[in-house]
Amino acid sequence: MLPMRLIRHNLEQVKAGLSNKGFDPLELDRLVAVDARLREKTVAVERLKAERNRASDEVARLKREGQSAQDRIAELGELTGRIKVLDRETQAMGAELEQKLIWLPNLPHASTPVGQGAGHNQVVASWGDPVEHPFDARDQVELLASLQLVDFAAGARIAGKGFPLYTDRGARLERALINFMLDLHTREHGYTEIYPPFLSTRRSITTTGQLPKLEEDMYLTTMDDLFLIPTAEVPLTNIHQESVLSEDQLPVKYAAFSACFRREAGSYGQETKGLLRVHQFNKVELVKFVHPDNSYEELETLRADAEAVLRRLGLAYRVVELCTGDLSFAAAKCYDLELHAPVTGKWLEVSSCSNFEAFQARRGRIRFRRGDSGKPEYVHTLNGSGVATPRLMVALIESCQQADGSLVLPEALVSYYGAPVIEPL
RNA sequence: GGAGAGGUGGCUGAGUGGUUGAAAGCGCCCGCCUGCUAAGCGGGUAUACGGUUUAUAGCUGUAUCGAGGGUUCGAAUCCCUCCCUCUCCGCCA
Repeated sequence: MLPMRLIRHNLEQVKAGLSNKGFDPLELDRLVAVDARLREKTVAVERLKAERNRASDEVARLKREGQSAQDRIAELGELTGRIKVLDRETQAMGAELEQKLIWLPNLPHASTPVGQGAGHNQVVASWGDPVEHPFDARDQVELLASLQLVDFAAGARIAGKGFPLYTDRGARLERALINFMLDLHTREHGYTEIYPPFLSTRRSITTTGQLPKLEEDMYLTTMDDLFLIPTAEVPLTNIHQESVLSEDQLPVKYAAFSACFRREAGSYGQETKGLLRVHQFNKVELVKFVHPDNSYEELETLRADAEAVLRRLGLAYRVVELCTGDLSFAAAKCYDLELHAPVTGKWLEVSSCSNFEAFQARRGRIRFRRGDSGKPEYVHTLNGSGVATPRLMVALIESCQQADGSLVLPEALVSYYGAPVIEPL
């Protein structure tokens, strides 16, 4: 959510920023018009209310002094009626304004490159050498099947296409990845471990910005009006919903494992092969609540924390800085980490590290107080995947496969998996 | 799911239709006093939005006692619905 005051006073800048994000700037004119009418009307109602309050005190005084207040009371009845009518009108206008505001995306940061879509994203860093197998290597689909790591048919029988069922060594490898990542972030990067609810209210999902825009991309339990979380960002960010943190506890850093649920409507073909795009997947998520003065430095360390996972596993990756047109609704700046999948032949997005500045904080009323005396201000929130497992597993198994069909695991995973090699069957 | 109790400012806690935005205490801030410390004395101490202003401060208006609605000239106070916490019961991995 952007503050109305900012829009009022810097209309042209806001228009420019939002249109870079693909938002229709004309909508802002409509918004400003509603705002102006609302304020005009509010002034009128509040004037009447002031009058009522004064007269009401007068009634109280007369009664205390034992005098008759019948005349004043009759007048007030009429005044109250007018206030009620106007109140309803301002309430309706207020709701209309709120609706419009909640649909406005965040402004991109000045450093975010301007561009219209994924084609304008910029590769800003890369690490490791992409693996080139000197033998006839198998792709993820073949490996998952031949080593019996995932039973897609069983998953589909249970829940439908896109719900992978990890079996035996695959299940163990999945758990090893999760534990490895959680330990790395909590022991070495200073994050506090959280195990959150996997369902979430409309309110909480509106804070993080997936609502109202992405309602149809999520699973909804209609009996309770709860959504299955598309990412642990939702519960983690809402831990401090409606609260005021103290300056010296910043930055607050949380890491959580969760399953994530996404309907992924409209996906098809190559995109959805194997583990590339699924409806339920596991992810370790990192969320930070930081001081607004240094949130961009915090974004860099967040990105480094996510990169550490990939480096520790020895997997080649690149860092992509998203352009304005590809930025998500709530983000001001975002880096994607993409792993190299040598056989599938693609760079696979396994992490997004974003700075939301005060956008989510405003929606969720997440604030802090500068020193003791200052007024509460909004914190900046950041989050990054650290990282999502399905594509990590794709890049990992394609990279570490041997000519004999076995997988030789990276050193960092051996103790978590309990063996250095996954042998062919 | 059923029954009961409760939800008031940073905290504890009074209040029960009208000078209550809210007593009192604690905490915190400023000042005074005092070899130091402690104590004591005086004053101050919520948030949001709007008007005024170039803007802030200031002044001023409105709203806010879990949330929403209702009764009333007037609601923290009465009524209804919902949410949350606690206790007991039921069900359950």
